[in-house]
Amino acid sequence: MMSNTQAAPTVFVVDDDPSILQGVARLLRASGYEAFTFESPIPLLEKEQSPAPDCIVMDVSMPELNGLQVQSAMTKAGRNASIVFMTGQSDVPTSVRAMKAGAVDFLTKPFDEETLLAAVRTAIERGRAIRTSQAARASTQAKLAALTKREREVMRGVVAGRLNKRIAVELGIAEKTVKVHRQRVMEKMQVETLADLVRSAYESDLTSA
Amino acid sequence: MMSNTQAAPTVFVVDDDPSILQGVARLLRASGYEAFTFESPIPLLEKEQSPAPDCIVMDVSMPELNGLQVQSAMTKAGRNASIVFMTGQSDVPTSVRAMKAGAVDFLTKPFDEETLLAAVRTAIERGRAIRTSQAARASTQAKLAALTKREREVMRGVVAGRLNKRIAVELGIAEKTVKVHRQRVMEKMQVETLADLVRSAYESDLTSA
DNA sequence: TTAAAAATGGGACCAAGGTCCAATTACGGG
DNA sequence: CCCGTAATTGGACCTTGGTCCCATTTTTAA
Repeated sequence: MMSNTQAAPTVFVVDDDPSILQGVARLLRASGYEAFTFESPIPLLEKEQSPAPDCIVMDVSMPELNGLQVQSAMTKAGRNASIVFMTGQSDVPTSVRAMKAGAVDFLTKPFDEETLLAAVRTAIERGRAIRTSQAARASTQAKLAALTKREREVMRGVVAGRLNKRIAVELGIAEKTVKVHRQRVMEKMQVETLADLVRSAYESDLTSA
Repeated sequence: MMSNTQAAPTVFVVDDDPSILQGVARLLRASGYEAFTFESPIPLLEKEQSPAPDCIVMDVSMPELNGLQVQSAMTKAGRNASIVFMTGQSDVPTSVRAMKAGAVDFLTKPFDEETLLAAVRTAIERGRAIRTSQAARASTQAKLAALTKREREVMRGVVAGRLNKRIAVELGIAEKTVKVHRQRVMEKMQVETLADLVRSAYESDLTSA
């Protein structure tokens, strides 16, 4: 599970200036990345592309939509990409806003190639890590949603470490019934051991919910 | 446990310009914070003050040591404070570096009062959250350190959800012995249930270590 | 070298969780 | 009114973990 041929990381390059766009793309390809170029950010916001990039390298100031707007739009859409901004003449407030919104880096032109590559490397690492844990959480959430109300109540008790007996009292049902629910919870959550169930619950939000 | 009289949050204000220093401090006090003023960052770096602040509001450019240096020094010393930077004439690279290093905000003068207060509020929230989880982790780590090597090995197996029987085989010892170690682990980790033990292990690094 | 700590194990026994059989009740749609 | 799903419960039985009392060997630190 989760093993593939470790394909080259995908990077989207977005800049309204064709020369920079191509230049950056060329550099990235030479460094072993799969680079896609966009002269406008609009296509990025339309629908879900199947291949979400591992990183986006984007100019801040673009005619139709500036980089920050693209960033916030993607965030709002739940598509959280690792973004490295590039900018010609920039101001501090803009860079701060970008960083607060989760940008990986904010490079002021001119910057040397190694600086860009380092930022991209960081972005890819972060992006992959986030996407991985996010996928795990989504998976757990989906399983959790498949539980019936009663099963969720029982699971809460189990994860809290309470004995079947006590859970039964708290829910006003027989201990036997708790056992049945408990077993079904294990099945539906696709875990073999209690330890795994606790981990699952922990990486979602059952504890607080 | 963990209930106190929710004292006023403590804020350290650091600026070599006395007028700004006092002005900011006055504003913070008027907003209900406990503000301490520092004309030099040096005292902040000496030894561990008992009362770590909930937030530090600091100028970037100061004669002896600039704000970023103070930030990195504190980080290196393990004293991770929530820092809000202020700056007169600033450049983008500096702000980006500060944000990447974990600053909560980076305000360019002049800024209005509400902006500063909002940043401080955010910083305090973040600082408290971080310090809380950090304290929990440290506590768990300490307990973990009190385990013997064998106990740690057994704990690893238990947390991984393996049966005593199997743990015994893997360690080449009798199941009875595993039980003994397991019991001692529960005592030393100060948990009552397996669920709690798994949580403890999870919030430290036993899983990977 | 000697005392303390750690690791090892045996036997007995109980309680809790897991499993396999089966069945009844309640509810919302067709 | 019938059907499927969810919720409920019983009984028998086994496995596993937890607990008590006990003892030996090895390691470690004073």
